[in-house]
Amino acid sequence: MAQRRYVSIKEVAATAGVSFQTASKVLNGGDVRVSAETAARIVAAAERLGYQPNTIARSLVQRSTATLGLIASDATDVAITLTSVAAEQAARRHGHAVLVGHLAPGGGDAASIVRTLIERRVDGVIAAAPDLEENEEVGELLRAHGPAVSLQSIPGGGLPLVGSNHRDTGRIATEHLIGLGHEAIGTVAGLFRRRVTRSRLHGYEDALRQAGIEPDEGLVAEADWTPGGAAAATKALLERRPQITALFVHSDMMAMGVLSALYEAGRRVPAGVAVVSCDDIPFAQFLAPPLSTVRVPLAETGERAVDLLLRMIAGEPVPDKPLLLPVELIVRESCGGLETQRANRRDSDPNRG
Amino acid sequence: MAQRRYVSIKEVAATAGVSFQTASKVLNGGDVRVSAETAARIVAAAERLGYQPNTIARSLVQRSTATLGLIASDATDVAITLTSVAAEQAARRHGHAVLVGHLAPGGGDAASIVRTLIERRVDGVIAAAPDLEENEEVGELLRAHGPAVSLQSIPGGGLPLVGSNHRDTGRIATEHLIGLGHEAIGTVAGLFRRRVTRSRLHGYEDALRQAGIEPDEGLVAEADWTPGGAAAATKALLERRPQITALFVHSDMMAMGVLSALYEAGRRVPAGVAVVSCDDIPFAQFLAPPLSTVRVPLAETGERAVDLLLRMIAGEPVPDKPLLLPVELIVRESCGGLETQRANRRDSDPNRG
DNA sequence: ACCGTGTGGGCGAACGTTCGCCCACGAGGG
DNA sequence: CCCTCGTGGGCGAACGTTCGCCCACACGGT
Repeated sequence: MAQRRYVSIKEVAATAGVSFQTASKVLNGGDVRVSAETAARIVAAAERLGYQPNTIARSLVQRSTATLGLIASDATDVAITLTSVAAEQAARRHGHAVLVGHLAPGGGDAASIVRTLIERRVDGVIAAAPDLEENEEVGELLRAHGPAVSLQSIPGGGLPLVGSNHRDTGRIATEHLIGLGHEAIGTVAGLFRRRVTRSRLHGYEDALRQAGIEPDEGLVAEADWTPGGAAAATKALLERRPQITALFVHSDMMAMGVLSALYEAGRRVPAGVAVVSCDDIPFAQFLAPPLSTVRVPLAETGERAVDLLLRMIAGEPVPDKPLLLPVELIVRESCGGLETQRANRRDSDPNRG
Repeated sequence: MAQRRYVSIKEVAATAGVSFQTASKVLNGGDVRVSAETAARIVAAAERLGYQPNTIARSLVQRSTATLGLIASDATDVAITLTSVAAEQAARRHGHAVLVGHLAPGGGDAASIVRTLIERRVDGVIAAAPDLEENEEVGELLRAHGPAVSLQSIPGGGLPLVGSNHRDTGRIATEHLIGLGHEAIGTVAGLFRRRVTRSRLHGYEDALRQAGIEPDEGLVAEADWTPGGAAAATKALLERRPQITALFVHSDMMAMGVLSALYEAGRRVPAGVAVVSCDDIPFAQFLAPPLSTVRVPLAETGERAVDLLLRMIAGEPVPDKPLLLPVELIVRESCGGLETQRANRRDSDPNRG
């Protein structure tokens, strides 16, 4: 149970009979001007003593920790978790470790998390928590201390952003429902104060207007990104506008709540209400019915964010335009489009009549 | 974009007109033998210059980083994510940061993750990835370098374990199904080589035998903890033993796949097949139908692991018995027990009859 | 006048590395 | 025989802290 003592490079050097600086060159440095035998002796000694380099000391002199900071929201939204885990793995592939901080439910500890990261001298920070969108202090800290990339807009701007095209997402989902013949299309949206929500809502309205349908505010319900919140919003929406035949939901997690509320209300999906969502989290296909959704490249978002951040750290210039990854509609059963697709295919099948 | 330079304590001291060691005492140390005015001057200077202490340097002399390492599996299992996020938050409440590594799908990078943590001199490690159960090398590294706590058994043992009573879990779930009158009770289990699986299977058999039912190997299906794997296993199980009327599933994530397979096979839940699972992840109640499940205290597991680890780091003695947290059955609709409960209550309702 | 004591702050050393420069030695060429 | 290199390795300094000890000074008591 006692703390194991670490063996330092000096001990390795002593048993190999060289100065510790020489041992350093062989074991960690790149500038190896050492004979092959000496090097072998040093490596053997290190091996035998179980030497593990102390990167703390290295960081001190090199003024770089090879560590990234990651601010994530709490684990309630699988989509965000997926993105941040992908970011962590990508960072590690590039030789960087990741120090994470998960926001407490209120998000009030964000600034304190950032300060912790800064004090530990991370080389850069990835802000992957939607709650940060409302946090002035975090924006300032991030801008003041070293490079950072955000996955949502940050107050005050000035930080490169990686994300997807939310307006497209809203438009694509809605267009699909319109294409299936729906007209009374409701939407269970995220928090109105978030940009994601507003963009997706714009896309939704774009598609509606394009089809000559005037958007009706009564068809729009706000929810808090949780299944529970979405279930409640759906219930209210159904009471307010019973004529709804289709629903565009702003996240797969909320779609679970929507499906659940629909189930309780006795409305069949897709026969009674067609549902299209966004994200395509891994188990979207295992919901009942399998969820049609606009796939957001979650993992890729995390990876690209790391790429960008690493480039900034290396001092390379980065584009100041937000990097928006393309989205793609995945048709499954919840929208009722699959049967239509199959029918269409059957109609045009050359092997048939 | 340029790397911001950090201001050191020497600069603060210079502008305050004191030696840097004195500044150190008032800003970070506890041994403040400094007059109130001098202290105020130093604090003001630090404030004005935007001083952020460099914990890297501090760690070097104090031989402690106030950082914990966390090895988690990839994000596919929400239950594990929940545990590790809770652990991170708990660590932060105790003033520790957390360096995470998420295993790649194969889990082959586990040893390299651990080495990264060790090189960064984390004060302790939490192993929260079931895949580690088969990894000899990780066990050795963890035992050799500083304190560690695991959430599943680790080859070679020697590490304190925090978890829940899996045998109880299997027994409780199965007993409930038996109590509802089921006899042909199948189980969709996790990977057989894992201890969790074997323990839950033991509990399942205990309950069966207790009720005078001889366990039938044909009723047991192995799956890989994913919804997809569980769906496939369920399909095979239903073909092999069509008479099944109830299913005990080893995780909520797998239960999604089970529900999905049941839905596709046209078996209604709970009318056709009753389902009880384990974990109680946050959206279990939003599945269709709401999932009955044995709640595992996921967040508490993470918190207790951190507590234990911190105690080990502080040099306190720790119990060598595994810390097993109690589990609890949550009855929702998927087992059909809710109607029964309601009926019972109605029968004994003093306002009626 | 002397000593002891307490208060406020300075100062050297150490933590474990990396970095750049220096030096000794031997070989080869003129 | 001397000068010039190249090779192999040593060595001092620095990174930004903390820690413990030291010192100067003032004050009070005897």
